[in-house]
Amino acid sequence: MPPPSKAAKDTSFKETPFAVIKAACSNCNLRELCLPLGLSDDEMTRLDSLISVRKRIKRGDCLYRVGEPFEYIYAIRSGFFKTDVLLEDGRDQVTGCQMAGELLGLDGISTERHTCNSVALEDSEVCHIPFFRLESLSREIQTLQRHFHKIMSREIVRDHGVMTLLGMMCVEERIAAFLLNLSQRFTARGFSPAEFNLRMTREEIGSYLGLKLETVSRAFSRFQEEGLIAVQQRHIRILDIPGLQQIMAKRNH
Amino acid sequence: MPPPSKAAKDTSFKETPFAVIKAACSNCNLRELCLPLGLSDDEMTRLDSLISVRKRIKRGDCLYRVGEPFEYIYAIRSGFFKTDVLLEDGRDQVTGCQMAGELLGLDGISTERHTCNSVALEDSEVCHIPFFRLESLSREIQTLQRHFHKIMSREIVRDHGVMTLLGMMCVEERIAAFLLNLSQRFTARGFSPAEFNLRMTREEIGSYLGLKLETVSRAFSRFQEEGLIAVQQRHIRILDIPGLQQIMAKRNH
DNA sequence: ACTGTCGTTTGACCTGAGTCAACCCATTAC
DNA sequence: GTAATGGGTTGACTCAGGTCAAACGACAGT
Repeated sequence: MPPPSKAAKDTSFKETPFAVIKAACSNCNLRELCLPLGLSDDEMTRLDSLISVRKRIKRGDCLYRVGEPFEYIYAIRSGFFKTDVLLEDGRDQVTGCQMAGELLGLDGISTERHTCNSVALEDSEVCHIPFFRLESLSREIQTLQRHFHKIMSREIVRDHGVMTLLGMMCVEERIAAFLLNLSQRFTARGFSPAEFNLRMTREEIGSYLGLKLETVSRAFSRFQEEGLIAVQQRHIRILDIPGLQQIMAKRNH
Repeated sequence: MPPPSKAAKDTSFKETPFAVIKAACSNCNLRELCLPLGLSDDEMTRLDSLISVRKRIKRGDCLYRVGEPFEYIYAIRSGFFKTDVLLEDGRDQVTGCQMAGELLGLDGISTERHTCNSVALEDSEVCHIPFFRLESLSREIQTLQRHFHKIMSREIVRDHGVMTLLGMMCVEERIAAFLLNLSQRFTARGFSPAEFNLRMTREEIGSYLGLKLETVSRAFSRFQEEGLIAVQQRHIRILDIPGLQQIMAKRNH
């Protein structure tokens, strides 16, 4: 049971101890990656009091869709998501992939409607953070405000990275950048930097990187031949991290 | 002279009436596009008190560069900017172009260092907004906080749009999207939707849209032949807005 | 008016990634 | 077990956009 908090309102009188997952930043092992970074115990308890719901999302289900009214931002407790935008003609662009400890829904703040779809790539759990209450609280807790701003800014910087990738990198560079980026993020979460599961199909990876699935598949095969990686379906083992880094560094032509 | 305000500190005792441009949101004709949107007179005066400097930047000069410590965000008073990222090998990607009333520097919040270069495409004027004081003030003024969050989120949404463009649009679609986007932003500033000056070279446009300058040039020529636009150097007249919109709508293959 | 510079246009050719199609392999349903 | 389904791989061919090269036009300095 979560510890009682002076700030917690009893909005959940119908809850029973085991019917609902009570979210609590204070005992979440992602707190150093996620929103509560740098908060004192007391401040974290106040943040806890906002986050009334933690929900399970099944693989393939949407957390939110384009056009839906914006109310929450979401912290990924566990699992893996992608965001995408669809054009009328059926083409779609994966605009991001998010893992545990990252926030979803920031796109909705601007117009108070979501501007992309967020799809779970595996069974996942997300904490619902009522945005307008988060704003209030971040008016009171400077550390929280600062960190939230940093998270938004980081998202902008990340997007610039993807733009660079899409705008001027060739197939090999895109795939290398993608793998290294995942590797790094898995490392930050205490997983192996060299061995992980791509949660996306070749088609989704392609859509994210501005490539067709066949091109992604060929690139994986080539990297495998060259001894850079070992692929088996979505399971990837990176055999030569410096090798991948070199692909990005040297412009060979 | 700016009106006296209970919140305004006298940090400017050495000023003379005409030696320094005193920035003042309250009498700026961009206030409905820019940061102060929605503020009361009193609140706007408090925002004014932060913005001590307005500076001129000459065409071609940098407002900030990659790696420089982050301290201010900048509001464009007049003029036109681009942001870009350089790779070691000399390739560069234009990650955005900004016009009057838009904010620059949001990328720096994340690591407290700038992550891109910001270059004036014409002689420009920018207001310097000390970011950490802006954060303080937005803890006091809810409207300001909300609007600042919306601006950051809008940037994220805009970036997603560029990703879509780079990831899955063909030359014609990219150029049409680019022109329509400019047209719309000029309209919002009270200029003609149909006639304006591209401030960028073909190369810069190409870099922004993930194309080579020759490709941009050819696309302009084709659009001109088809009667969609009239180009003369960087001066553009859009002759057929619906025509351009159709290019984006219909996927012809 | 003359020269140099820098951006732009246009043509001819090339190539990297897309397209299309066949086939393979895993997983699930029966 | 067998069949069906949905990824994934691989090959042959195509083509959109890049590359290279030449020429042109606009503007600044003399």
